Amino acid sequence: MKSELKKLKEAGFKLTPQRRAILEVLRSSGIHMSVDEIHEKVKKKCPQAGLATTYRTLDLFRGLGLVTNINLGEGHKHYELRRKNHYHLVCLGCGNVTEFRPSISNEIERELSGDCGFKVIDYHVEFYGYCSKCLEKGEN
Amino acid sequence: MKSELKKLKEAGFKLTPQRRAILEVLRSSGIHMSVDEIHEKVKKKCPQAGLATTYRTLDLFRGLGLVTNINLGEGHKHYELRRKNHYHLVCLGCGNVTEFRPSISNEIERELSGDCGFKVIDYHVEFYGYCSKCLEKGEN
DNA sequence: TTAATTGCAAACTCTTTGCAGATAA
DNA sequence: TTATCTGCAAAGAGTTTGCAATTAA
Repeated sequence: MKSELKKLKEAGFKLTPQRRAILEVLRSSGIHMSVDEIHEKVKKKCPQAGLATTYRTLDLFRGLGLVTNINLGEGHKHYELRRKNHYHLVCLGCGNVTEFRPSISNEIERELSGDCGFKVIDYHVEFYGYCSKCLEKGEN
Repeated sequence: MKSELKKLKEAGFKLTPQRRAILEVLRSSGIHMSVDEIHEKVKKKCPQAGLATTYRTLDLFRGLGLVTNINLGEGHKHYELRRKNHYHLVCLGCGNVTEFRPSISNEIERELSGDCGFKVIDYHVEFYGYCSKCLEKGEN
C-alpha cells in the first residue's frame, strides 16, 4: 500500500473511494492544483463525489501532513502532495509556475536555527519574476 | 511628501483622506495586517470610510508596488508595505509571526538567475516551525 | 468644472457546516 | 452492527462590483 494510504489507515480513518481518488489525482499531477481543479478530476473517477467532501478530505490530509496548501495570490487555495525542499517560481509574464530546488536551502535552515533559535518544520517559498522564455520575448 | 504618496500622485491618482489614512495605518504598524484589521484602524481616522474602499485602495497600492499581500494559510488576505528582503517566520506553537533577513538571500537570487534564467522581481517566503520561546517551553 | 473616488448594498466566489442516508471495517 | 463518512443544500466569510452622490484638482 502506498505510504499516504497507510498513514490514513494508521491514523484510524476509513479508506473510501473518494479519498483514494483524491490521493490519486494529487499523485498523478505532480504540481499544485486548486480545490476546484482537484474536484473536477476526482469526478472523472467518482462521478457522484461532492465538492464538500473534497474540501473536507484535503483538510484532513493537511492535518495528517500529507498535503500542503500554498498561496499564489489568487482568491482560492491550492493543494499539493507534501514534498520537502522545493520552491515555486511564479512567472509574472506567462503565469507558469515551476519548481526550483536551491542548493543552499539547507544553509538557510542552519542560519535560522543559529541566529533565531527557530526550528523549521515546513516552508512555502514563492519567487515572482520572469521566466527565461518571457525574458527572451519581451523587454522585462 | 513621503515616497508612497509621491508615487500615488505621480501615477495620476488623487490623494484622498482615505488613501492617506490607509498608508498611515500601514506605516504605523510595521507588520502585515488583514484587510479587516487595516479597515478597523482606518475608521479611527476616517469614521465614515467604507470597507470596499479599503479593498479597492489596497489593490490599487498593490498594483503600484507599494504593498504586497501575503498568505498565512488563513482564509483572508494580509497586506503590508513593500520592503525587500524579508522572510516570515511563523511559529506553529504561539502563532507569532516575526521577520528574518537571511544573509544568503542574494545568493539564492544569483542561483536562480544562473541556473534557471529566472529574473526575480519579488518573493514571499514563509518558514513554519517553532520559535525559541516555544521550544524552551515545550517538547517540540 | 469634471473625472476620479467614495459609501452603500447587493452580488459573487470560495469554503464550511448540519443533517439524514450510505458505507467501510 | 456501528461509528465514520458522504452528498446535498444552506449558511458563512471574504471580496468585488454597480451606481448615484461626493470630492480633489
